Amino acid sequence: MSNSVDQLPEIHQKLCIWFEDQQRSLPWRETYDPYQVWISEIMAQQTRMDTVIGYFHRWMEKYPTIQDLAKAEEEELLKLWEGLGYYSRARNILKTAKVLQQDFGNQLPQDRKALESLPGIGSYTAGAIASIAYQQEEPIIDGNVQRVFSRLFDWKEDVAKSVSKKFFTQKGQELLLNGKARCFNQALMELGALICQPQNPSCTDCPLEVHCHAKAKDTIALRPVKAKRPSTIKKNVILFVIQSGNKYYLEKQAKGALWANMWSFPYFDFKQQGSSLEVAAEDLLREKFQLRKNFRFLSPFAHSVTRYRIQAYPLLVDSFEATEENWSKDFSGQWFSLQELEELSLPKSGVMIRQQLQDH
DNA sequence: AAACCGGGGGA
DNA sequence: TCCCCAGGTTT
Repeated sequence: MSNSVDQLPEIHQKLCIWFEDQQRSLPWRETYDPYQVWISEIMAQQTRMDTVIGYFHRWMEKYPTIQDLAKAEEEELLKLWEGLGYYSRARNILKTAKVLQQDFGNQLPQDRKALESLPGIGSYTAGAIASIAYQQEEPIIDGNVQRVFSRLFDWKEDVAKSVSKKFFTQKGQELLLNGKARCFNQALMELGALICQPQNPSCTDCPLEVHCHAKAKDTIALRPVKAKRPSTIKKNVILFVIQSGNKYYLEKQAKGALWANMWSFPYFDFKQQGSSLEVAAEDLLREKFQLRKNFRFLSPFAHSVTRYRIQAYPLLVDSFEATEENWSKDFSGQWFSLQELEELSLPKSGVMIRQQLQDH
């Protein structure tokens, strides 16, 4: 190593020392195998670390290598992913595994541009793999780094603007020195996660407190600057759990729909004005399935997806005498027994309902 | 109940 | 550059 630690800039040095001491113990930090780093980074998107850990262990047990992964069935992968959400992440992992097998000798490339060409790997994940797995001096900018830098340098521009990304990238690059990218980049993100949190950061525990411009100017609470988000949209949804014998009816959702590409019990928006839930349900059953059957209410539940706040009202539609032979064109989906449902990867709404059917 | 968090990808 | 994707946590 050409640079001894005490020649590195103070910020870099303090941060790396803090990280070595304070980092959370995580399974992929044992060996920093590129395959493990990749999977952990994808899982960690939109997901808390303590949730990721269990999924990560199950994943590596089932698919220890990229070769094993490339051979997997998509449905099998999705089942392992059930509950993590954003299921296109799992689909993209499989696509990338196949590309790696075809074109990269079952190895993740080291080159940032090559990494970015792979499905599901954008600039952040490419930088993470390059720096954390391969020790390349590539800066990475995620939400944590945006927040830490916005405060450290008291950056006043909206973090979404390109001038901000340029600034963060430049700072990230300047602070990276010989062979320490793995430690430094992780330290920045870990600091954001453990100390420099969005609300009420623990500045007294921060190794960079004396360097922090926002701290000095008392603008911590104002950083990072972000545009106001569009407000959320409330939705009421009726889900029909149509039962025939021991089978239940589900439909594979179209691209662009709620729970896109996933199996779901058929659902419909219901506008609360005017009609009661019961009347709305009767109307919908008749209109959509030519059904006039008795139903009973299952337990409603709340569900959030992106900007939607959904109140879900599942209804069990009993005694429907459809069979695989006689169901009408209104039934373009498939019928599953409870056991078959357990094998299926369902989005959160489906898991909530399946649980109720199992307990029933 | 409302506000916030957040990468990838395509328009 | 902006907006969507199809969840979850914090206040």
